[in-house]
Amino acid sequence: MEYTSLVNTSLDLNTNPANFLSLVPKQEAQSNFIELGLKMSSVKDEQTADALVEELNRVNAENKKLTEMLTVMCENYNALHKHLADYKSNNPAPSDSTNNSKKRKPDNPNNQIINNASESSSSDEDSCKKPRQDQGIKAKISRVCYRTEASDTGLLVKDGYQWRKYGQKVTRDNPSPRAYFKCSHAPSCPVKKKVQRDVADQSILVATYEGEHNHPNQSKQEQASSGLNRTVATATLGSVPCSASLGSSGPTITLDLTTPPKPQPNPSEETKVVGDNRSPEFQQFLVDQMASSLTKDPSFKAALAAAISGRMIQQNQSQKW
DNA sequence: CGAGTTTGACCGGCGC
DNA sequence: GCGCCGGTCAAACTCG
Repeated sequence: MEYTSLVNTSLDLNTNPANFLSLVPKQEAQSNFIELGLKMSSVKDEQTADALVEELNRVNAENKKLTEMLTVMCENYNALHKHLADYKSNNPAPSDSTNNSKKRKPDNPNNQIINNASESSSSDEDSCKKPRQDQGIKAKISRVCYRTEASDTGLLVKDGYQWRKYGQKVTRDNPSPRAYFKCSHAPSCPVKKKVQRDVADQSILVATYEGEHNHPNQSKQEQASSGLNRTVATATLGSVPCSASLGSSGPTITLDLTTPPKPQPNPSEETKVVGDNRSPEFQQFLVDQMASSLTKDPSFKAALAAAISGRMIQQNQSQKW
């Protein structure tokens, strides 16, 4: 479905990073920074210093401009998100146009709602769930995304329950292996969990829970203090894609357009989509995410270091004079 | 030694 | 009917 015909997508946050680059004169700024850094190495005469001051002022102005653009981008995103939500509420039937893989047809009427969700999700195979599982029991399926350290290659998700791994498989549409877990806290607990890294962002673990726990969560607090950052996006299978993360490679800004961390819900409950994306907390969260992404950019850090060192040299020289 | 993990084999549904 | 594929089993292995 073509949302662009209904909402203003000029911001184009995710689909085409190149557009964003063209929107923001980032490369120009970068080259200025680099140029600035090179010049810094030969700060000898006053003329150069004056030129650098001028350059710094210009870069500062550019920085302000970028900040304003960032703010505008956040506002546009919120508007876009609202449009999308409105559109989805008006058109509840999902479109399957993006799902071209040879997925099996949903054959379990009990999972109809869930299947709607999984069809809109990116890579998982929930719609292939075999009906040989107890047909009478409606297995609740929910999906939770976790962000992990990029270096973390494990598939362990601390969610407060005890899990026993009973299998691992590499699936067709995702090079990352999928791990299968059963709840081992209570022998009679029917809950299963599948954990797989997101095909687009390997730092995101996607955990799919099937069924409901028939025992209390053992250690939510342990989970709260674990190294995993509860990310952003929890979603009911079937509404919007579970993670709204706008991750992209390269020197572009990576946004996690999702919710701020919140208390861990019981995995047996359907997790709901995000709260109020327009709240001040969410805005702050977005800004934090953007700042975090910028600081992870080596070229940005190099440019920033050059600018800071330049400023320091300038100050030192002005003090001598 | 018991509990948990790994991993190849097997099962069953689905598309062709 | 055959092959593909996701899901599960279970023996071997690891670890505390």
